[in-house]
Amino acid sequence: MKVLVVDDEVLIRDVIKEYLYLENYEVKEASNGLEALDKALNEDFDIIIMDIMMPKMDGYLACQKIKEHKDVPFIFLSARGEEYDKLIGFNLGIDDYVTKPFSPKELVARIKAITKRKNEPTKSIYTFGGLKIDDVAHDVYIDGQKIYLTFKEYELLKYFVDNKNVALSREKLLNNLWGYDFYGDERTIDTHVKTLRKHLGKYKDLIVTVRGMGYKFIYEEDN
Amino acid sequence: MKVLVVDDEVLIRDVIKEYLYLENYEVKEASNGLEALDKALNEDFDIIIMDIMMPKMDGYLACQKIKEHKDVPFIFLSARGEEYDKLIGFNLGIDDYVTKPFSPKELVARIKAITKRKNEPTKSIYTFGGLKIDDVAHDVYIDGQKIYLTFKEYELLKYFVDNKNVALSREKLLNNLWGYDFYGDERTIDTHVKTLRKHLGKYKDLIVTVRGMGYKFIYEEDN
DNA sequence: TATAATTGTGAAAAAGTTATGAAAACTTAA
DNA sequence: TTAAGTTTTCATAACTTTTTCACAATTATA
Repeated sequence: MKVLVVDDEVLIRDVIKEYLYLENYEVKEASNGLEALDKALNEDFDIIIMDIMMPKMDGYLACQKIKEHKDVPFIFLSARGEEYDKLIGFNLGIDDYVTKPFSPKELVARIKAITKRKNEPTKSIYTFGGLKIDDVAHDVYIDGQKIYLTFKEYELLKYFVDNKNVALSREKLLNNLWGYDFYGDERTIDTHVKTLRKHLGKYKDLIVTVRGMGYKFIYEEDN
Repeated sequence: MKVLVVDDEVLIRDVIKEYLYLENYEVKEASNGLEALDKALNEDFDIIIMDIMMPKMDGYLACQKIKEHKDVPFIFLSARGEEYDKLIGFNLGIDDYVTKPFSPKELVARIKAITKRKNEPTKSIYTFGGLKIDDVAHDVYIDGQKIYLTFKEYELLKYFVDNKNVALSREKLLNNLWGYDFYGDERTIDTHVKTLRKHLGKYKDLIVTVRGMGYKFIYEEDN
């Protein structure tokens, strides 16, 4: 769990930091909106705690800018009263807000409530053009169509994509996928590559033969 | 969603009431602690919003009395500042507190946060097409017809649906459902899957075999 | 171009995994 | 304690995957 704490008062940051450490959160700091924006775009945080009144860039704007790029929950710290309406008016999609002076315990409780709610869906999906791999489900799709791979074929494909653009020798594949105690024929790899390619259909050329060496999964990001 | 609003100032009650109506809450009122106690014991509320300073019986005492009988979340309204410490000191187990003068929007946001949070774990009916699971009652229905599962079968099914579209290894199932100290046969899973499938009748294909790995509950939402 | 080396392929054999039925072991309530 | 129900083990049948292997096709080299 990684938290970004944004406030221009170092004392406030320290208090929050201390309490969050106790709960095993990893804490990063920023002292104004501009700095927060920079950090939030370069790192993934599970939640951002942000003051409103800050030099250089205030909380409203920083939140807005960050939300343009990242879907991260926010808790705002504000001095009091009418500022809440302003927040609501900005329609920033904030998750909670706490008035100063606040109880650190209360803040931590709210952080917990939000981060807990968030954590549920676990998905790990790799995409290479029309080839999609859902590792949690152990499913592979080509152009949205599910294909059925055997266990070894799946393992092989997974190893290839985890090592994309790397030439892998038969020996290396054997050692990593079959284990060091496999004393069978190296050509067994060829057969699996054959069946995997057949299953990949029009994407079979993603696996290229590296003559005298082994095979390689090639994929160029097009960003 | 039913809310009890307790405050001796009718103006305050009216403002809160109005905002809550907009959000489709059902609102009841009380003008002092004694009245609140009476209503809270005779009706079930999803949340109680209560002022501290009131004639006849103050908020602290009323809350205490109500909590003796009902487990209902509270949000306190307080005049300002140091009273928060007093609330904490009373150890009343309140869920939130808002200082006057407050923004009605803020109050509504907090009510929502708490009632939503509360409501999630209560969610106990899971539906997957014609398969329905009532987790509180431990009942399972297929096409409206109740089926009778053994305890282990139910646990297994529940774990599957809690991890839908996730390939689960036998080891993982064993660790999570039987405990880490189970040293029995892994194939015992197969037998339970077999009987569970039999009970699921035409929905037995929701549990698919992931060869070389384990099993998986598949279900695609169709929104 | 001929030759050697390497990879692709289809099919059969071998090995491995899962489904199933039945029995044993265990629990629980009467 | 019995009896009924549940859970676990286990052997075997049914099925799928993995491996081997011979030969065809391709590529590199002299």
